[in-house]
Amino acid sequence: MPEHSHRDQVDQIMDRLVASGKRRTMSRQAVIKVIVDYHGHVSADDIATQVQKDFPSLDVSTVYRTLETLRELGIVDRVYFADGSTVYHLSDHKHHHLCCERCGAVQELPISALGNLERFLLEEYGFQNHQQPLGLFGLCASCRQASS
Amino acid sequence: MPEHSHRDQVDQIMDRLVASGKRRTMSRQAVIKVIVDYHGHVSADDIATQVQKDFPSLDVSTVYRTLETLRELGIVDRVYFADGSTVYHLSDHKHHHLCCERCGAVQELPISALGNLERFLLEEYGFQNHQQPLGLFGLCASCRQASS
DNA sequence: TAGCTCTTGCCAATCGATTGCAGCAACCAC
DNA sequence: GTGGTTGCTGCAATCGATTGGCAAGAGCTA
Repeated sequence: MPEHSHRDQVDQIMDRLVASGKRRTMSRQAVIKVIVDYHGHVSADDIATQVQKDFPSLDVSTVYRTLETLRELGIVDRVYFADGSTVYHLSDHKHHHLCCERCGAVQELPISALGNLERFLLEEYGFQNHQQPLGLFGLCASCRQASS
Repeated sequence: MPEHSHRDQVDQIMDRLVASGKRRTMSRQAVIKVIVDYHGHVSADDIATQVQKDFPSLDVSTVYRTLETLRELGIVDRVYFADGSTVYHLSDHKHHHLCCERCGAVQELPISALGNLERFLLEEYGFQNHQQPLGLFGLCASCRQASS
């Protein structure tokens, strides 16, 4: 994905912040840029490390506060993985994660892919599952072949 | 479930500990009793609070160390829920959890119930999912009816 | 520009979880 | 039993992740 479209996306998000009464700051811009650039999922610490290459004085607490603001506005989601780690990603890029325990690769899975699961839970258990991103752990295709 | 069968189960687990070279102690007995009594899932803090009613001096660190021992022996599983909390339960009672965000009720779901999901991931993505207990969040049947 | 208020950097506090250590207790051998 | 070895435990310190307080600084409006 070309760089300028990322920039556009960052600007769009900044505009949404401003529209909701927040201020346009360098710190927020930098944090959002990292989230957009990674495209997938990042930890708060990943963001801090990355941002501090350009803004060494930017504190982790600012990262957390920005993430909280973005979460309140529904711009990013926080996901707790099944291995205990916590990651963030853009809400409009909602997806499940297939995490390989051996090589660490993370494959994305569209939320819609588990539509059958939603229906099953609703019909059999009356349970309306939230479309919350899941972090599923196991063996990816290549590691599975390599181990067999 | 009658109390004496819980006692039996606690004794069985203690026997397994002893058989693997561990010592038979009151602390471990008490921690195991809580896990068995709850039948479902408990947090480390739940266990500590419960155990300390009988053994006020028993420390959380002992709870964690006991849980770690039980985990090494494959007697209990640790599960990270999608809301970030961590719970433990007996391995022979492995199951998914349907957690209601409104009333807090937790419904159990047999691991086998998601067999289709496993197959789907394997066939479509080549991903071999571990049968890891999931904590799914949403609305339970009664809260869903009440809100409609 | 003045001035209000939100943000931020810095730092301490918190929270869940873990670890080092010294004393105690379980188990084994006699 | 009794003594000795070694594992367990309580306590306090620690660690990583996250949050809160506060004063200085920066963004926005008039």
